[in-house]
Amino acid sequence: MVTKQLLKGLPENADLRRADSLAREIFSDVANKWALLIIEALGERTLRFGELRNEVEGVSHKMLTQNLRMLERNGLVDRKVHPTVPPRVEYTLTEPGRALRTAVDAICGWTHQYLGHIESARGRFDA
Amino acid sequence: MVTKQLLKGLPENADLRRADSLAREIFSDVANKWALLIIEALGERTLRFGELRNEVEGVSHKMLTQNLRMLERNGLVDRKVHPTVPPRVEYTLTEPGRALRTAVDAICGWTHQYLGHIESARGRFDA
DNA sequence: CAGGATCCGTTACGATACTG
DNA sequence: CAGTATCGTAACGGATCCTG
Repeated sequence: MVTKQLLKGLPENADLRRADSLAREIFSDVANKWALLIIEALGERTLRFGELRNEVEGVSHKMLTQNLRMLERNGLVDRKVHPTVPPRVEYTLTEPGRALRTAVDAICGWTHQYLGHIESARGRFDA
Repeated sequence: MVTKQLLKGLPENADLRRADSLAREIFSDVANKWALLIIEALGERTLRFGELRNEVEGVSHKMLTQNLRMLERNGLVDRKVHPTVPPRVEYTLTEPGRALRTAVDAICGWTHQYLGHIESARGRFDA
C-alpha cells in the first residue's frame, strides 16, 4: 500500500490507484502523534472534551479539537452532544477506532519494552 | 505511559517521571508519517538510500535522510557504509526496528480493512 | 463547557546547489 | 551515490480572543 506500486498507468488499475491514494491519505491522517495519543487515551472509555484534555498530556485546546474532528470525520470516534447548558460533549471510540487502538497499544508496549535499549543506542550515537 | 500520570511530584518518583518523558519523546519520534513509512518499506530487506527513496513514495531527499538519522540514533535501523566509490550505504531494520514493524504492519492492515468504512464515514460527515 | 476564529512564532518540508 | 547546507514557503501549533 504504502510503498510504491509499480502500476504503469494502465486504465484498468484506475480504481486500484484511487484506493491506494485514499489509503495513503488515511495513513497520513492517523499516523500522527496527537491522533494516536487521543485514541490511546480514549481506550474503552467515554470521555468528555475536558477530561480528554486532561488525559492527553500536553495537548492544546486547538490540537485536540482539530484531531477530534478529523477522527470523527474518518469514523474512528463517535461524538455525542448533550443539549444541556453548559453543553456536555462525549467522545467514544467506534469499532474501527477500537480496532486501530490495538495497534496503538502495540506501539506503546513496544516503547516501554525497548526504552532502555533505545536510551543506550542514543548514548552510543551521540558519542 | 502516554496518558497523564497523577504523580504529585514525590521525590521517589523522579526516575519514573524521567522514564515517562523519555517514552514520550520516543513515541513522538516514531509516531510520524515518514518514520513509519520507512520502517514499513524496509521490512525484512536491506536497502540502499536510493532504493529506499524509490520505495517510500513521495518522500524527499531531505526527509529521508533526516528520518533515517533519527531512526539510526534510536537504534531502529542499522546503517552500513561501504567505503567504495561511488559510496554504497545500506539500511536494515535492527531487532527493535523489526519489532516495531509488526505494529506498523497492523496499522497498514487496518487501513486497508477499513478503507470502505472510512470512505463512507467521510461521505456522511462531509454532508 | 465546548469550540470556533484570529494572530503569530516555530517548525516541517521541498528545491536547489555543493562536497567527498 | 549519499549526504550536508541554505533558503523560502507552507503548515503546525500555542495563546488568546469571542460565542451559544
